[in-house]
Amino acid sequence: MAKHKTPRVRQLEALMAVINNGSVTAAAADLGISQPAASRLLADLGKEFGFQLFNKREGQMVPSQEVRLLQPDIQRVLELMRQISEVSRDITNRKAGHIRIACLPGFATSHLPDIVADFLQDRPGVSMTIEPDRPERILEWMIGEQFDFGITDGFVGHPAVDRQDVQVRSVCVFPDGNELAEKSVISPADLAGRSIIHTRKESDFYLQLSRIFQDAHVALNSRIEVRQFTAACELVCNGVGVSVVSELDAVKYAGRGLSFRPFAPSLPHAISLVRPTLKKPSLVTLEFIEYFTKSLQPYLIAP
Amino acid sequence: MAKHKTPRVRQLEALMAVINNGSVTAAAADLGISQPAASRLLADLGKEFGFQLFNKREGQMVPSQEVRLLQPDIQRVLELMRQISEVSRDITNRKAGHIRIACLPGFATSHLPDIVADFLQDRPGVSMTIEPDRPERILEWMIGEQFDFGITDGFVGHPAVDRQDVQVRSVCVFPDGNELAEKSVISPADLAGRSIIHTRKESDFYLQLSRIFQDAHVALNSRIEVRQFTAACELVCNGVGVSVVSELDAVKYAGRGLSFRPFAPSLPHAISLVRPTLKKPSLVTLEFIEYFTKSLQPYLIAP
DNA sequence: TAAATCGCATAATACAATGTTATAAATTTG
DNA sequence: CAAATTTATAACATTGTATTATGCGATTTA
Repeated sequence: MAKHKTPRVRQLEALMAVINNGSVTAAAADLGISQPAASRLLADLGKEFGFQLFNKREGQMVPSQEVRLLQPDIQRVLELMRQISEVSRDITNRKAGHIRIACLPGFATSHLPDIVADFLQDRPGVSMTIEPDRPERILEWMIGEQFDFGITDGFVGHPAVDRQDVQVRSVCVFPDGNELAEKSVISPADLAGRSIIHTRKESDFYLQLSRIFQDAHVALNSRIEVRQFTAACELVCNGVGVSVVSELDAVKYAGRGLSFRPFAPSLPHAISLVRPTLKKPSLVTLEFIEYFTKSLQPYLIAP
Repeated sequence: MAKHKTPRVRQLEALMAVINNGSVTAAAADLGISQPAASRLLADLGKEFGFQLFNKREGQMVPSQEVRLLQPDIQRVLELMRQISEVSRDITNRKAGHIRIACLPGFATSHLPDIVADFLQDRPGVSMTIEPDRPERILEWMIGEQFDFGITDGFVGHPAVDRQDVQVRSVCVFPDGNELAEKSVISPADLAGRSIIHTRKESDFYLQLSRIFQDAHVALNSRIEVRQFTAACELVCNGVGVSVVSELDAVKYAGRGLSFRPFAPSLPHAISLVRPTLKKPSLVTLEFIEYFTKSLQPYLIAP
């Protein structure tokens, strides 16, 4: 069997340069090398190919028919090579890559989109997958390494998953114009008798909330049970009642028919930021996680 | 501006080899080089790219997300490089290329297609353009170097066109079963009184034919005037008359309702095989011309 | 036509890329 | 933990890619 010696890219570059410039001298200048260097690249390539590359005609180097046959392929190779180095450069500049994020449905519609939009602003090469689902599913995905980053809550821990917990402040939300706006801080007593919209009774957040009301000897007037803070906010906007939600969601609705005030005693909304332990994260992923964590800072309960 | 240092193909080959084989050692074996050599190619590439290429995991080299992003492009580059060297090899083996042929309409439908089919049989990489037209147009095309090879007649010569003239035997064609079949050679006298189908009265071939009849003191009973020998043959098949045509065309119709016998005195059908003088022909073109010329041998008047 | 000019090819040579073997370091496996 | 396997590093040979100097052939110019 004959040796499959592929030509070198440099030779192909020289070839295309001559085709485009019409002379070896001009091609050499174009490539930024000396004329003999180009001359030799061509001589070598011609020898390896086994046929004439150019026909001299009235001072012009005219590509032979054989070369013309190969020209499209050669052009594509050079383009691809250029693209590869370009993309690799973008990657190191954290400007390209793909990040797969799994999150709770609430996040997919409130805080996360804003942050993602900001992040992608000056990273045109970066793409993302955002997949909202239940916490158990998110855990599975992390273990299976199908996602790079997860935002969940009520997380119990797993050896294959790195976690970082943050505690977001909770606030009391009420319709614009409600007399609660006169208070600077809202306590359970202030909500006595009011219709309260809250998360699922099994949720950790609701358990904490009801305990606080219990400790304050105030009856929790449960009106509507929702799955997400955003749904609660929507309902509050519609005047159905008041609620205690994560400040992250509250700020999104402020100015859209809803006001909020701090809620005391402190009721932390615990979020876990998770990552597959074994999977080495890409540079963009790390950068995004850092970016996202920073975006949460203003809403965190000081440790 | 940053340096546009494209990676080297060898590095990309090593990268793909590791991806495909799961280990550097196996990749090195695959590439037919030592393990340290492969190791270094990867180290260099990683340094040039500026990011981790692989993550070790339970003995397996798992490509990083960044690499996966580049992988399709890299694969295409390597495929194209392989293809380029393959095609170049085919070219030197005269197994690839493109040939543009201009010919008289008669040739496009009779002798040429058979030869072309044979020629292309074991040259899958070769493609052809066959353009039939009038002799003047063929001359133009040769001068303009828009075609590689031409088959024409009544050619007057031109400095920019190489010619090679051949003289094909002419034969008398008549319908199967005609009593002319009893003769082994046909002369003008045998055709006295018969309807004769012939080419245009201005054509060189007709002029020769009528001169022969004149010299033999036989009246040429002109019945139908056609432009091509093939048309004459068709008419003969239909019993409209007899004709004197190039043997090339006669053999195509033999067994399709028509027989033929040599015609005497000798009436050469002069064909010119032409080529642009200045244009350097490709290797396949030269080979085809030789192939075609050889195919005419059995029909030529011995010189 | 001789000389000058232009463009390409070749020669001698420097340095970087790419391969080799030998060997150390790290990791997986029994 | 030791043995085996795999990867990384070091020292060095070979080849590829550039350099400058120079020769050769074709077209231009005097």
